[in-house]
Amino acid sequence: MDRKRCENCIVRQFNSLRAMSKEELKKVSDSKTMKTIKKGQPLFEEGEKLNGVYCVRDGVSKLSKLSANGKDQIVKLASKGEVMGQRSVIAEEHSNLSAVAVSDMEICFIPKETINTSLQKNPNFTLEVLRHMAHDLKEADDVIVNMSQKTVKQRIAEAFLYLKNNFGEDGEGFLALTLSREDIANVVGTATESAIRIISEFKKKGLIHTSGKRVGIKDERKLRDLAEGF
Amino acid sequence: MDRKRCENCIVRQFNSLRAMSKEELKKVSDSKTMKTIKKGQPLFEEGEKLNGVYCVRDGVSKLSKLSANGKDQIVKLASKGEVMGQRSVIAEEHSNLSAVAVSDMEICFIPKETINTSLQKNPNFTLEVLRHMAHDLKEADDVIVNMSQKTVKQRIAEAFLYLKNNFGEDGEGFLALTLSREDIANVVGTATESAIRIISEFKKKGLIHTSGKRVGIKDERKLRDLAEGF
DNA sequence: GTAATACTATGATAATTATCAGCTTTTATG
DNA sequence: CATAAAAGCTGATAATTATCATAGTATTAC
Repeated sequence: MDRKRCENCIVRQFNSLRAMSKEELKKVSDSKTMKTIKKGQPLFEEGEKLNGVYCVRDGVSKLSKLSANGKDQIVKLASKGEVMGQRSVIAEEHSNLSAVAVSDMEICFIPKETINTSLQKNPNFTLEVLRHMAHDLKEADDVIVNMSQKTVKQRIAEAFLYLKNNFGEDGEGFLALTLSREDIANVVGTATESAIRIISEFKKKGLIHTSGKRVGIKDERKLRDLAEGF
Repeated sequence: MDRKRCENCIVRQFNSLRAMSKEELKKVSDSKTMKTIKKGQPLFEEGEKLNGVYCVRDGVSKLSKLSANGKDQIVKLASKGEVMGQRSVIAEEHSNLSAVAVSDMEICFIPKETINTSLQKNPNFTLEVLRHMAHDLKEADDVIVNMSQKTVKQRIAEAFLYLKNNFGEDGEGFLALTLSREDIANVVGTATESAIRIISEFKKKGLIHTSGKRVGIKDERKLRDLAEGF
């Protein structure tokens, strides 16, 4: 079995492509191109016109937006199974986000023509994409509330919990996805120094342990309480 | 011509309903119920299960979410032509937001069965809803960046510009939509006192003029520069 | 292996924002 | 129209966060 064919790809189970028919998947598979992206390399830039969507087979990408003050705000981390760029393709707009690999990645690029054909012909697929986007929108609402109502300390605690829940831990009890301090700061929307300071504080209080840039969660309960505001 | 029929409703031009066929619109019109909502009254609450969507014929509603610290965060202001609750209906989830009228409103309630039927049968409609949601998602991304990267002063300046652009001014040069100071604070995610203080400062600097709770923009250029960080 | 470079860390200080308290004005209600 | 209630305003102060400076530490490239 050719695992490089979309029909056989496990990753597909996690995204809207599962609503496609066998024939559609074959078309997708024939039109797609696979790429490997090294950590730190860009997939696409803010303002760029996307000619298709990117499906993540492996690795993680950060989706960020440059703010007026020159700082990047990371809006989302996309990992295995997630599709990037669909918003721009659907709305026929330039991308509002940049995508950069935060770990080595394997991705499939699917040209927009293939996607658009299915969007027009397969209502199930369209509905599935719509449901996904509805979910993303809800998550975005939650992020807005967190960003505007929680302190930096709470947001960092939450970020660590998020990383554990979504990417898990390695054999040594560290978070499987290691972000630079700067990236962590850009996720929670604060200055890098402030993030570092709070991470040091968490370490002193025994909430986390660190080794180099790696971070592990030590006291999940307390971290959660902190994130919730107790 | 019966203006209360969806087929003849002008408002429809602004939302996804324009992708519906004549027959579909008739069904919508037959199944819908019209309501008037007084300023301050709720349309629906966070956590409530929505049995349909709300189409705004007139007036404005705030969509907000209660944060852990007991403050409301206003995520969106919905006015003429906008549809509320579609996210919940599509994802078949309870609402993540509360809706409260900030001015007297006229709305139409469309039961979810009617919407779902069209979603399954009319790909054009589904695609149109999808495009709308893609747009909302982009706006949400922008809000996230603003919330996390801009100062309260910048966010308040931006809020006033937003209010002018989206709701216009009355005959006397005040913003047509008057929000309480508390609501303004909840839009930009700050303490009410902080919002009031900054509004006073804007007034002193000649950027705005006020009369009671009404606010008018005096120097749009400077306000814009401030919002952009100059 | 070592120099160059990027990342992490911490202190000192300034700026921003929240909180609490008290007061004034506006709005709603009988 | 009087009075209660709600909303708006301001000062003092505390807490949070950003900024600048500087030094240590890890990574990378030659």
